[in-house]
Amino acid sequence: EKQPCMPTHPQKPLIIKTGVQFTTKVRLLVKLPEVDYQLKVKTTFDKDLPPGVSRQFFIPTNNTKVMDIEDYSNGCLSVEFRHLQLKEKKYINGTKGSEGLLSVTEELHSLSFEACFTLQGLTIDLETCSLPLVVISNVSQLPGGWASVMWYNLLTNEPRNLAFFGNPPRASWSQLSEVLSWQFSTLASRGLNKEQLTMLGEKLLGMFTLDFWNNCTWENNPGKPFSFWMWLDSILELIKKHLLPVWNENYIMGFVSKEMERTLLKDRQPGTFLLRFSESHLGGITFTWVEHSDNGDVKFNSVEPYTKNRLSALPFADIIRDYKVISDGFVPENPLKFLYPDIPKDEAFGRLYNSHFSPSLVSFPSCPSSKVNTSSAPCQSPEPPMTPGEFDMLNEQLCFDIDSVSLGGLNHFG
Amino acid sequence: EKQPCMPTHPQKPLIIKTGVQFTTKVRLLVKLPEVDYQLKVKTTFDKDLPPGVSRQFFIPTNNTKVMDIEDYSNGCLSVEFRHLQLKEKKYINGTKGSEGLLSVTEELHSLSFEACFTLQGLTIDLETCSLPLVVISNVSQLPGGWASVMWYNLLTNEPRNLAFFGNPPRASWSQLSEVLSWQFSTLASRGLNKEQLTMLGEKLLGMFTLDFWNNCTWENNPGKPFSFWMWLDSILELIKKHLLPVWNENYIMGFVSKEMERTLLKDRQPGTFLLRFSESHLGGITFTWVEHSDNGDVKFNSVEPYTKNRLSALPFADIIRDYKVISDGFVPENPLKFLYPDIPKDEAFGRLYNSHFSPSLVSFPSCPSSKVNTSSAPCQSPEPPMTPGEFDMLNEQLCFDIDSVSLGGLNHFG
DNA sequence: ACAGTTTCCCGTAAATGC
DNA sequence: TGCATTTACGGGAAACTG
Repeated sequence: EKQPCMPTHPQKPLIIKTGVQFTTKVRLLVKLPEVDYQLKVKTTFDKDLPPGVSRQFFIPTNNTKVMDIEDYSNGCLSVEFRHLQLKEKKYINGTKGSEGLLSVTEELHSLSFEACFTLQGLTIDLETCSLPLVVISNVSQLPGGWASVMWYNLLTNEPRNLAFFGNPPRASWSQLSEVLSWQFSTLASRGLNKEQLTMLGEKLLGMFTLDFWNNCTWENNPGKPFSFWMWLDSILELIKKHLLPVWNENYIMGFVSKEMERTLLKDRQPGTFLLRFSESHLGGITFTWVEHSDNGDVKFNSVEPYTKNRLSALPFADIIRDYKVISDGFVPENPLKFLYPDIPKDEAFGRLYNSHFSPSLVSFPSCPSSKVNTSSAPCQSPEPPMTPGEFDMLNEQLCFDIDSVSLGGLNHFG
Repeated sequence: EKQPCMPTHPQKPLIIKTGVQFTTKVRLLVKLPEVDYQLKVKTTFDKDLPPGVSRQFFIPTNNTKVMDIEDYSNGCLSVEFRHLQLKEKKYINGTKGSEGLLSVTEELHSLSFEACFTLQGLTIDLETCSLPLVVISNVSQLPGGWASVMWYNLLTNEPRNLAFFGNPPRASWSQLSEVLSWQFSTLASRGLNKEQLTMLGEKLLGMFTLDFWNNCTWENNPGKPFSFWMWLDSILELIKKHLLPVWNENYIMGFVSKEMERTLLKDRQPGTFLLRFSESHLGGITFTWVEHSDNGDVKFNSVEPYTKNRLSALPFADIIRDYKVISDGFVPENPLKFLYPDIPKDEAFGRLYNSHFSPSLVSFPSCPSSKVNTSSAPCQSPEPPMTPGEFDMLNEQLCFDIDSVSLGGLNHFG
């Protein structure tokens, strides 16, 4: 039987969207001497909220269930809650927790589990709770929420510090760069290489106003600002849906700045191009190529970024193959000759072309769906407190273990 | 203040989707001598269902409201119910109304309004109800539901014959053709011309199995059957979103059969092409052109149908302009020369081209959004029982008028 | 197993609230 | 008023159900 992860968003645990069902599971780690009585577990959302939290949620459906012996494992007791849903409790004390200091994606919540049983005349209360959770109401808040989850688990060992974002610690670049790379490695067969990380770091520091840990807004884009995390997520989505083969071949430089781009291209053969993500549009990829004018001047050209809409009409490799400009003579010509530094275009992309003719140009061939390598990503070297490997476990299934040793206490993964 | 139509689907009144809010309004047609007391109106869904209806719905929210003097009109009383929603009442008598004879989109429902007041010591009950309504749970049922609504209002004058589809009458071709054309005219500046209607009629009779009034399934497509109404709606949607300029110019022949297509094209100049909708794919448009081989044989070529995805990446007129095939010589050439019968391509489409260069081919120009003519459509000549003009009224606002003359009786539009 | 029907939920857009 | 957040719902797909 399929066991869905806690939230339905794959790859993004610990984020719950209101009105969307989620699943959770508790397991009793020790075997009880007698299991012939029913052990009820009650799950409560936002049981003990610290002051200053402005929203409180609850689970409107039945939240009590009896533990059962796990069918596949070592016979320990467990219970899985399915089809849980969150609703907001309006007006907790008077009128909302007024402190609008934190954004909703920085507000941390928790899911508590309680069980009570008597063993040899002794009444024992068990209680445990989840790692901090972020509650959102729209997928547009997913990038911010995910940033919070990563930040928390990257920077603290505390099992339940719901006030974490009241004074969030800064991450070192080595910590930050590892999660950045790890995110790419979870969806493709490779993460970020050293050059990409350096360029991304420069972009992060140079182009975004890092006025707060996740409040980095894009400076050059005052009209429609977006945070660094939104921008990064839009790129991850674009890779996942439309650029996997090209990304896996390491053909996307990605995070190069416009200045660096010129430096790299200016001494290259005419027709040398590189691929990078758009800075001004969310989820866009573009290419820049170098040309030499007759008088010897170096010229750089870029295309309008390709977004998911255009890429779903024509795969990116085919766009590169078919791209044409009308030159002074009237014969359209493809200006893209060499992928930086000097790989002939067809040598690089030949295997990635889908139809020999573009489907928008010719009728006969129907376009076969591209074969995508979805083999699971190798983990980066782990680094405390939370490593990518631990995150993988989180992704696989979110389990909250009740440890009978720490009676009434809290414990988390381990 | 904006006054939303009954369902939120624009252009498709009398269809309600479960879980989606709708609005309705009742108006008292006569002025009462004394209006200084509160006149409450209660609205009930599926109040008196005939036997054999398998689903029954109700409005879970507050369904009683006080009438008020209309602000803009002649001072008559009216009340508008907003944010109404439908839920299914499970198991009406025992286990569901077992007769699975009708599909959900053929099952008719109604919304009743009741009011009671005393006038000079006389207690007066008012009651009226809506025209038959179709209740759906997913937009995928919209085409079938809309077909039912059209069929009912086209073929009967009865205000509330909820058993209509137990034995639905057949429509004459003149009746059917008029609603077909009218649907096109509501979204564009023109409906169907005589040739298009004839071709559509032939297609309807020849290509679909007309085993029941709306159960026409596509014969050549056994794998994924779709009804005539789904097919037609997919075309209407495609025109509305992507083909308006081309459609308004009358450049889309549309419903020509493949045989007729060859007959029309074979004696034309090489490079003559025509535009028609796909028969095998929902919401697709394609073009066919004629070529002469060296040995004098006539050859016909068609493209894979363009669907909304590809059309949203590149407007259709630009596709026609930029379409190329790799001929035996390696220079790509556009085989489209003359729009049938003999209009030079650029003469026909020149004004409809958006960017001089295709945005997928060249970087510099950003593609301006196409200017679309959305002027309201002129009505076709009305024909009883329901005319397009009446439908326009329906669209504008669905009103159920309580007529104080027919006490306790039913009446409908008029 | 299967087809008709409903539910689920992402992603965009609009509405709401502060 | 502007921004943050929630609600609405179309559309594709999965789940349900007789």
